[in-house]
Amino acid sequence: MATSSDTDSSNPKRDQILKTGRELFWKFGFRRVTVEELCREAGVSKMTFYKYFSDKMDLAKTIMNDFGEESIARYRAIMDSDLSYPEKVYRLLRLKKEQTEAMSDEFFRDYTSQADPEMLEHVQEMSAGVFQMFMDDFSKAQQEGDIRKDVKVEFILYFLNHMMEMVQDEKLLALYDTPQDLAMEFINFFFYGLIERDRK
Amino acid sequence: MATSSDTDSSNPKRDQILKTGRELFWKFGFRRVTVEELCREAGVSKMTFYKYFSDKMDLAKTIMNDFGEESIARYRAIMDSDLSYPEKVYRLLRLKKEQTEAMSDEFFRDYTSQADPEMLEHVQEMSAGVFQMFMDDFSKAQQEGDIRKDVKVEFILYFLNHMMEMVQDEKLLALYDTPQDLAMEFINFFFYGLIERDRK
DNA sequence: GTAAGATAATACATATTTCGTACAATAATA
DNA sequence: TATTATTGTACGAAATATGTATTATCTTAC
Repeated sequence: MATSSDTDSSNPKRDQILKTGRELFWKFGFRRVTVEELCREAGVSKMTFYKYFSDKMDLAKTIMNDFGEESIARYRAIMDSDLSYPEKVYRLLRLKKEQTEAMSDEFFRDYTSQADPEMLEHVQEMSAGVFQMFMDDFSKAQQEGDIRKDVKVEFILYFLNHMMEMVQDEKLLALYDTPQDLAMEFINFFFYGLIERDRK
Repeated sequence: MATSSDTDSSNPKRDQILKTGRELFWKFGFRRVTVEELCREAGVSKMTFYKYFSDKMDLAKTIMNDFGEESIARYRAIMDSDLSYPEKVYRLLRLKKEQTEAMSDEFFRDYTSQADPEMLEHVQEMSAGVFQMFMDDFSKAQQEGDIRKDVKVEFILYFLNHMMEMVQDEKLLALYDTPQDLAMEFINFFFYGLIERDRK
């Protein structure tokens, strides 16, 4: 797993390439962005690019990796905090929204279709890791009485995954004065249908 | 000006190509989209594509042209309606927002950098036409007392062009509970700072 | 059913783009 | 000043896109 992200000795040029790569890949996907264009946007010569990254895919791997690690860190930061469980879930939602907005489907699709098997495996390992963390946190929350004992974890995952889509559903939105109202409706539903009854 | 938009005999395949072209060009710009990919997405063979359009640029021209004509038609529909002047301006704003959201900068940049001079001229003529219409409508509104006599048309144009950016300004947004509040603030400012005093 | 026209699938030669590297010139740095 | 990092340009090789030709398949009106 020798991607260029291992050595993070802050390097302005390399950082600039990473930053530009994120922006362009996020926006247009992997295959639609050329190395030349990326260098132009980053204000960096092609030689410098190939100095820090072996090729375009290497950059993509680094970006994916950084993104994954950052996501995990932020997830852990929320779950390990002293916040109430409802507040934690709320922040997870915001985190998810922020991230799915940032990362384009395009990039992920291009990436998974062109990355080598080794790296795909790594991404899947990270995903599996997050899933396991979520499961553990969920069990803990059940044991501590934050969540009803008879709720399936799959249901929660499904609900979280779809909540952001639902709150953007046109027909639903039409029923509320503002998008915020609908979001609030969902969050209330989520908690007051879920939280242990004898809790405040 | 023999683009393929002249003959609009409804043709499902051709329409499908136009629709897909709009989607992909809007999203990724002109040069990032290939004919092959476009055909794939439209569910159409390459032969069919080249039957209806001489090449990719021809499709882009048609899309641009349709977009321009549709914009002009919608502008006229608003201005020629019996709505109050404030209501007209409000609808123009919404129209502008809708359209700038739909049309990506990418497409416009790619287009203007690669389209032939003849077509560029055509786009500019359309723009000029809209500008002239706006000027005429503005004069009319001044004569009819909807707008103060001492306001420069350039100011209005500038203000309208920047209003949508301003209502999305982070720092401004931070001052209001909801984005809607800020938008309302702007619209109120626009009208009550502009409308003839002796009008209701 | 069948003939005619439209569309798809495939293959292909050509043109264009992109990639990755080499090398000389320039800027930054210690 | 010596050294290192970076740029700009050029370039061949590889990959990709273009536009056309051909043949097969699908529609549909008769």
